[in-house]
Amino acid sequence: MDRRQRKTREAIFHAFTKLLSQKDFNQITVGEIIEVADVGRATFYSHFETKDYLLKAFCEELFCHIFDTENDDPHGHRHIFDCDGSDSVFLHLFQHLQNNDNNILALLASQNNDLFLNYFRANLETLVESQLSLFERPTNIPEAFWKNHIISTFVETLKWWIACGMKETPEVITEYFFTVV
Amino acid sequence: MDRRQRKTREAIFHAFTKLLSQKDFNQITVGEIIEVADVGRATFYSHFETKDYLLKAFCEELFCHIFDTENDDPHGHRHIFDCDGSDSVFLHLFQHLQNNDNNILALLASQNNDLFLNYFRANLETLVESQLSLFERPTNIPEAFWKNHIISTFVETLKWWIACGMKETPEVITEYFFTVV
DNA sequence: ACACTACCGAACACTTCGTTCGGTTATATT
DNA sequence: AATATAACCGAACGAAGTGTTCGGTAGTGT
Repeated sequence: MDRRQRKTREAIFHAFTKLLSQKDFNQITVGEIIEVADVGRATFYSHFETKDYLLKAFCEELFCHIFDTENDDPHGHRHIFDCDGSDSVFLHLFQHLQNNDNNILALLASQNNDLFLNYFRANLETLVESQLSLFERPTNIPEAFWKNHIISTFVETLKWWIACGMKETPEVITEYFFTVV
Repeated sequence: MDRRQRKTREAIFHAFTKLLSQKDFNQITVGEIIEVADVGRATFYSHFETKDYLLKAFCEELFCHIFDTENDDPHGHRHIFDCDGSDSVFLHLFQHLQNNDNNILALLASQNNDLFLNYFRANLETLVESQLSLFERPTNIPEAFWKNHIISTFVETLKWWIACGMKETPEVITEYFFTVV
């Protein structure tokens, strides 16, 4: 990929991230993004069809990082699926999120973030499916409902944690999460 | 209140309801509302500061109906809090919602409805608080987290129900709800 | 009958969006 | 080093939506 393309794309992502930490997605205008990114208007639209597609591309890169199923992690992170015995991928996830990579917390806490939440839930789904055996499903409810409930509970737990200022440790939050599901 | 005011307000609410059944809140423009309501532009803005305030007023009337704590119900509904013994206010609520009064289901199912969901949750909070004794709180989690979890689970159960086409009866959904909390 | 006030509707300034186009500059290739 | 290519710039544009203003009209309550 052309170096200019890369630079432009990164500048836009960077500006987008910065703006997301300041205001809600819906309040951000394309004009602001290109101003902060210092990029021409036409250039922005040659990279992203609309602002929604920018969010989509942003989420894909973000979740690719967080939920990465590849093994070649250059940053020395333990892979999210590399959990030994009693360890939990959910604990890993809470720990990872606590670092607030790419201002993901701002996105989670903001209003009018349905689009983002949908992407987040879609990525969570794969994770939860692989961990379904951890949870004992009551026999009188369907599996689809059960899976949805686990995903919802994780997201709502995370939102509650953020809304309360993340005072609890990831370990405690993980305990809360497992207690209610 | 002036009859004209009442008529205008109702016309706007009615148009808003109709449009909500057709598209998401954010897709609806003021221009469409006043066209369907057959009302002048200035008139709309003399009633509602912005479209968001219209939603707010709309929600207040809607939830006042659903969560009404008054005793003088002219429609012959049993009051939502009038439950005998094993009966549940949550079952009542599911039943009530199934009737889709004022297209509340469209609002719940639509995207970008954070504003609406916030109002809905705020109203649910009072209800849940009055019913907290029904749920056995695990001792290792804080009450605030527990309450939030119950509210979230109710909302997510409702959303799942709607998303799946509401095939289950309110009784079954109520059973699902109580099973997971 | 009267004063009041809600309504109309056209026009306005303003913001944002997404596109177009001619000109400029960086990049990869030979 | 020369060249073709493709990305970038930036100004301008039309379209759509927002919220306001204002003079004129007509329904309402007393």
